[in-house]
Amino acid sequence: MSRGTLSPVAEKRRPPRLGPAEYALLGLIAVASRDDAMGDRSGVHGYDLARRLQTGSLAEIIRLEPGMLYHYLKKLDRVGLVVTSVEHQVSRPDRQDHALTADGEAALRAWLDEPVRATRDVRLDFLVKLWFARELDPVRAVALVREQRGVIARLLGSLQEQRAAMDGDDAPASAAQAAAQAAAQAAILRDTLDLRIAQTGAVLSWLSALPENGQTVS
Amino acid sequence: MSRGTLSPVAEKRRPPRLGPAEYALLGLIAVASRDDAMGDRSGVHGYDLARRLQTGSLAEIIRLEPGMLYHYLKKLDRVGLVVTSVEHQVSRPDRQDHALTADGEAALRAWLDEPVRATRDVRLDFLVKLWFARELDPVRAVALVREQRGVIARLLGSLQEQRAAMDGDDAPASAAQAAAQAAAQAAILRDTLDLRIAQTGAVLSWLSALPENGQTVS
DNA sequence: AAAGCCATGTAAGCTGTTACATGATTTT
DNA sequence: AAAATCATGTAACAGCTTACATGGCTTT
Repeated sequence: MSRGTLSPVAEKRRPPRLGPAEYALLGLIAVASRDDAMGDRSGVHGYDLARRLQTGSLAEIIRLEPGMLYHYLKKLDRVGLVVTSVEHQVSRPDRQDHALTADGEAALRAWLDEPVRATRDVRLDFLVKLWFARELDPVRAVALVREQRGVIARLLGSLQEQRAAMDGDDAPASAAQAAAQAAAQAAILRDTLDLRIAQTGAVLSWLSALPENGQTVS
Repeated sequence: MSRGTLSPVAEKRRPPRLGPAEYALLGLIAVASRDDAMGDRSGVHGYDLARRLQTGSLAEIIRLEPGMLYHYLKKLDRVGLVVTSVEHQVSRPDRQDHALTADGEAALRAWLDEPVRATRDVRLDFLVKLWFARELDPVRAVALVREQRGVIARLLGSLQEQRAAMDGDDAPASAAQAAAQAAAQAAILRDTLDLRIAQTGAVLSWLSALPENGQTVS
């Protein structure tokens, strides 16, 4: 603790931002340790995580090849979100058992509590979050959906404001050719904005129709 | 035809797939050479392309740093879509003038004629295509929008079929806990599918409202 | 005897970002 | 004298994908 090039106080240089795949691993470790809470083992090993990823419905949402899986586990260990212990086995390769640290549990919980900011992150990030929220804490899942709806609704509002402003300052018809050029430029920008509005609106409708909002599933 | 690891006939090993940024460069070279068709110069240089990218509305759709721009120009030259000639200047750095080859023109035209396959490619690929189609060949832009609408409509139909089949084979209520597990798994898959349907539908509506479809812009 | 599972990785390659290097020349 | 323009790049790094390496064991 006393020496060296790395400051002894700041153990973690920067808290590195994790991607959805890494959070999914944290979540899967949590799920696994809940599943065999009465068992004797303390953690899960990579191969088991790979199996859980491939068989469950998670595989339809996020793909994770073994190469990346082991890479991420090492990284999570390096940044202190996971602890690893080697377990020797007879007539089988050694296993590396991974378990969440307190930091790891906190990181997982914080991630689950945080809605995503951009529409494009709904497809991967938010769906993975929702999967784990339903699995680990269904009550929390309801709040997550509500908060995500708020974020997307605000985003949609801001896009619609921009769109409205666009109609406002539209060309006062000056010189012919320069105005036509400018109009063509404005056209594609307006179309781009319209596309974003359409997609964001679709996501908002989808969020509103989710079972967490109290509909009966019939 | 008879020998060797690389056939001497097939000059191009594999036709490498180009990304939207690379096609945008091909398109910009075409636009530039159309703009100064009466000029004496045969091609465009990278710096000029960078300027055109940063000032026009294209910059709002696709971003391309100088580093990548020069990298792509070299690549396009390597695969024979572009020819490069050095032009010496007095009291200025040498320029490298780039012009489309016949292959380059064909590649650009083929790309402009081809709608994108996936919904997620609409946001970047299709918008860039549309920009160049409007710029280079507005008549062609109308056909492009129509074909893109067809592709997305078929995709939406297939997603809706899957969704309908999902309701069909829903659990005949066997053993309690296993069925609940399966139901939870099915739930997230259904939600994922619903999201894709919502987003695809939004893109289809947007395509239908595009000015190429003959609406008056008011 | 062959195939496949268990368990962990390495290696190579592509795509892309960010920041900086160069060196003369024109503008402020 | 300082700053910006012209014109072309390199270096470092980061993330992801694909394919393969290892080696003992169990099942067919």
